[in-house]
Order: sequence, then C-alpha cells, then structure tokens
Amino acid sequence: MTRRRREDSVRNEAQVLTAARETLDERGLGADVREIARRAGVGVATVYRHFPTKDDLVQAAMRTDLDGWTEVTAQAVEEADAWTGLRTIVEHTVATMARHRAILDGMTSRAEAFAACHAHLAEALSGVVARAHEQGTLRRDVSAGDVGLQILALSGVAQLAPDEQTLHRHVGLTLDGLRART
Amino acid sequence: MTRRRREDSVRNEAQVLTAARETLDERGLGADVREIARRAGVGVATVYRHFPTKDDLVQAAMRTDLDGWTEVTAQAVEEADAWTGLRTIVEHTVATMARHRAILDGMTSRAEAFAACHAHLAEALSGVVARAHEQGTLRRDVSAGDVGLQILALSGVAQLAPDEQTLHRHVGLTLDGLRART
DNA sequence: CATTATCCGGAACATCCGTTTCGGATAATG
DNA sequence: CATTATCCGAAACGGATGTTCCGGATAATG
Repeated sequence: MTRRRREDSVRNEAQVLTAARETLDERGLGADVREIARRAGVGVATVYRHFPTKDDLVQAAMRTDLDGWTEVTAQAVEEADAWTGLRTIVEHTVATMARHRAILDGMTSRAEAFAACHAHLAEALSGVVARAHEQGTLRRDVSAGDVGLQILALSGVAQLAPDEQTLHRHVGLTLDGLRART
Repeated sequence: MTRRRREDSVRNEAQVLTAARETLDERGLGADVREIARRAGVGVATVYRHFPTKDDLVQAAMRTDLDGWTEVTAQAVEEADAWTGLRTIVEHTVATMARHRAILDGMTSRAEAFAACHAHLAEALSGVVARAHEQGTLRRDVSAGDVGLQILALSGVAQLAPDEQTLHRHVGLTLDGLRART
C-alpha cells in the first residue's frame, strides 16, 4: 500500500523551484545551490532530494520559459512575411535571454543540457532566413548562423546594459543592419 | 653589499610571463595558476614570488598588448576622417579581445584592474563619435556608449565563432548598421 | 493515538583554486 | 671551495561550491 505523498514535500518542491528561478535569473548558471535552498526556506538536502543534480534543477526551473520560447519561435517561422518572423525570433529570443541569465549562460557555454535549444534555434532560423532570402528582405550575405551569432551578441549586451530601452534600440540597430538595402 | 640577482630567477620570471600569456589567451581570466606554473616548468610559489597576486600576474602578462591597443586607439582618434578612425577602433579593439580572452573577460566583468581600459576606450569613442556626428558619417541616434556596447557584443561573437573570416564579416555588418544612411 | 514510511536540515565530504609556508637546493661572492 | 643570501618546489591552508550522510522530526495511515 503506497502512502500519499507528504504535503510538506510538494510544498517544498514548489518553493525550491520558485527560489531557483529567482536566483538563476539574478546570478546565472553560477548561482549557489545553498542560496537557492536558503531562499526556499529549506536545507540543501531537500533540494537534492527533489532534483538529483544541479543541472536537473536548472532544467526544471527553466522548463516553462524555455517551452514558451520554443512555441513563440516555432510560430514565428510560420509567419507569411519572413522578415516579420525573423524580427519576432530575434526580439523574443533576446528578451528571454535578457530576463533569464541562466539560459544565456547555458547557450553560450554550449552546455549539453541546452543542445536541444541550440538545435531548435538553428532550425527555426534556417527556415526563416531561407524564406527571407527568397522574399528579398534579408541581406544575401547573411546566413542563418550569422543571425544566431548576432542574437547571442545582443544577449551579451543585455547583461551589460541594464535598461530595457537601450537593449531594444540595439536590437533595432542590428535588425537594420541585417535588412536588405532598398 | 647587495648581490647580483640570480640567473634562474630572471629566467623563471620570463617563462612565467610567457606561460601566463599563453594560458590566459586560451582560457581567459579563469585560467588556473597551477597550469601556468606547470607550463612554465616551475612551482606555484615561484609564480607568487614574482607576482604577489594573480591580478598582478594578469596585468603584467597583458601589459604589452594593452599598451599596443591603447596606442592604436589613441592614434585613431586623430584621424582626419572620423569614420575611418571609428572603424579602426572597432576593428582593432575586437581583434585584440578576440586574441586575448582574458582582456575581454576583464572588460566585461568590470574588474577594477581594467577600469583604466574602460576609461580610455570611453574617452576615445567619445571623441571620435562626436566628430563623426559632425561629419555626418555616423547615425545620429548612436551614442559613444552604444558603440562601446557593440564592440563588447562583437567580442562576445569572437569567442563563439573561431574563424577570423566570420568575425570580420560581422564587424563589417555592425559597422554598416552604424553608418549614416546616404 | 500509535506506528512507521517518508521527509527534513545541518554537518561532513570531495574538489577546485588562490595563496602561504617551509625545509632543502643553488647560484653569487670572496 | 666554503659560505650564505637567495631562490625553489611540494605540500598545506582557507574558502567556495556541488553533493552525500545520518540522526531526528513529522505527516499519512488504521
């Protein structure tokens, strides 16, 4: 006879996830597990009971945001105007990275746990870029890989320029640079 | 009577500096002092005898390259055509950061040891950008701070895109985006 | 309320890294 | 060659961080 799961257990798991999200957003992948535990009002062992490894915790904490990002980008590929889709992908990806520093860290450090994200981004960009080339709205000499690099570069800016406005202006600047000259 | 300095001492100091340059270029500021010592064929204590702290070692190892960079950028400010000067600053700074990962790390992590570099870059950019605005070659809505951010962003690209050619193309892309539309 | 499976937190362990210590080796001097 | 100031490397220290242990607490069950 299997007992019902203890209520403090589920409560703690939720609190750990929340604390992990907060801490990872602030400190990035380098966040200390002890600090996450402290913010959750819990001991370290409790964290490790629910998530066998720090990587597992990170993935669980970022899952929702990552899924949202995946959906938005996948949808942007379907956009009739490929340039609009490209702009959406760039803006939304940069915004996500700016808000969640751990995701940026994972992408730039090529952590194995983020390989799927890399693949998804590459695929989405490859589609949109090809169609933007057909529609003549993207510079011919700009590849999907180039756009990917620019996205990561902009995300790097996000960590140096705290204010939303500056970041958005830089995204506009970059997009201007990518657009085919009329 | 003060004795002459022992020969193994000066030899070791030089070897440590060389090893430090190699290791810092490869691994960035996170380079392990033990690895530097090993490459120099020396014990850790020898490293610390010549350079009281890791920061001191880093500064000594990077001094030559930083001085070169300072000179080139200072000279670029004097350029008659401000746009050319700006391009030189951007290209040379990005190239320096790409080659010496530790310098990039120092600049982006706002380490106190690199405050002088920050100040120098800010001053140089401020001058060139003002004159480029007067000459109408730089977009009006782009500030010196913006250019500084773009430089750091491009340097970030340098760490993700190993090949020289891709990096140079991205620099060109960015410069295109900064130039006033004719 | 008694039982007990489940869960909890703090301490301990392992590793990494900057830095210091110290007994022994060695080069400069006379 | 003897002396000794100087230098050397291995080991140890100290702090940070991921992870595990374990004795005690507690919630689910009947």
